[in-house]
Amino acid sequence: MKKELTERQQAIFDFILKFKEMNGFPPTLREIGKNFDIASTFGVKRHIDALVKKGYLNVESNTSRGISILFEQNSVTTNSTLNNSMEIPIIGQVAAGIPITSYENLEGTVVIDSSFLKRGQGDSFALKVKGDSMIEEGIFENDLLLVTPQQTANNSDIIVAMVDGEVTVKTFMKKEERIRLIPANKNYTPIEIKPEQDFSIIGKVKGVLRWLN
Amino acid sequence: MKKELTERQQAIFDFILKFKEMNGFPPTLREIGKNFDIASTFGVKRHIDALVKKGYLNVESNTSRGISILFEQNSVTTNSTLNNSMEIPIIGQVAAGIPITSYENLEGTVVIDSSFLKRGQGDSFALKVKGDSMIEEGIFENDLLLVTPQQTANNSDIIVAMVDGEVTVKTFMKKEERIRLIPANKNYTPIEIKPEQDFSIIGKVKGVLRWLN
DNA sequence: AAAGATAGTGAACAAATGTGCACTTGTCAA
DNA sequence: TTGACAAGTGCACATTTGTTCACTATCTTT
Repeated sequence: MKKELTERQQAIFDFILKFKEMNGFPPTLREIGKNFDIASTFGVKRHIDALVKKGYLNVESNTSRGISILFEQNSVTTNSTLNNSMEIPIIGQVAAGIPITSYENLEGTVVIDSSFLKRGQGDSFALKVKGDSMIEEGIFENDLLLVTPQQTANNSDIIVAMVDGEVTVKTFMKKEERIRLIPANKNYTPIEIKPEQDFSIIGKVKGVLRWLN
Repeated sequence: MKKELTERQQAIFDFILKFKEMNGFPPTLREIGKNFDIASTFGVKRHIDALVKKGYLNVESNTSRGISILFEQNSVTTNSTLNNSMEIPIIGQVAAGIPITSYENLEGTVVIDSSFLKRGQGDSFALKVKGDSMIEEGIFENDLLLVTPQQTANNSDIIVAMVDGEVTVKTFMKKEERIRLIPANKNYTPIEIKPEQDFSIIGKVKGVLRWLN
């Protein structure tokens, strides 16, 4: 029943899923077009029509944002449905400049127990770990970090920070205005933030998830 | 922080949830108004504004159907949705003799993403880690291990095993009928299972969860 | 070469939709 | 009584958004 999609159709279908996930409502034709550099809404509409014809989408005529998803490879839901769990986006690659919650980076979602993130931290997200600079803290490559956005941190918090456009996970240390980011791996040396450097705290790591096997 | 809603606001909030559930996209002001016999969109808008101010909704300005849900208390939503999560019991202390899944040991439950445990491993459970024998594998004290019950294991699987009535987590190694349980901590030595010992494999570790803070 | 599918442009238009204002009604407490 | 507050009306207005048409450009297949 699952008819084949062209590359373009698949990309657009994926975009719609991600958009809904991020915003809670579907995109307009122009928003889709903007993302794919398609100037004409008609070009977009024909892709949508194709997806409807192939059974992936449903569209309410003459209705703004009237797209609903029929074919659920992975279930897309509202932010949180069960009382004791929440679904948060997984961020993969993070490029400089692009806001971290942009769907450029979105890799999917993961459901976590809400005791990980208390009290309406609905804008939290999960970050996939690259590198091994924190292994002595039990954070390995490809682990998933649960991050709550915040701009400040306390000493020895494990934080996600942006340094000169690069995202890094380190232990935060501040002594008399000297900020240091300390890795948990003997092979790495602490980073000292100089005043002229572009530095900002993205959030604090609240939890770690790891799949084995 | 959960501010009180008026009866009307509550009803409208519920309607928005239900509408999204049914249609896949949020309602417009006029659609809400129609449902409640409110002729003026402005009347509806003020309810929405109130819900935003109280932290239940988020609204994208000048955007059709720009409503997204922030606060999900328990309400009308039928959760026909989240089939991508499951709730499993947490085992705390494990005493000899008592079956491990006995309610004696139960400490609560945790919701996890079902991608941790594929295919009907519904009898899986979570085990709270005692001791530091696996820290080099990134498993720390008080971490939660996701365990799928099984009686056999492959080499270098991380398993939960019962040795002489004691529960232990180690890496499994078997060479020519010699079974060894290898810790991931230089301060511990591998355990060699002798034939006369009471030994059984409880399950295999499929994932690790850790709370920070 | 011709046909067909896929992809895109640019413009025009109608319908859907959010915003803002002045005014009304009913309730409840000071 | 007065005042505050929730709730609603009617209307005008500006945007946003879906729909449609004619035309162009690549491909692949016949």
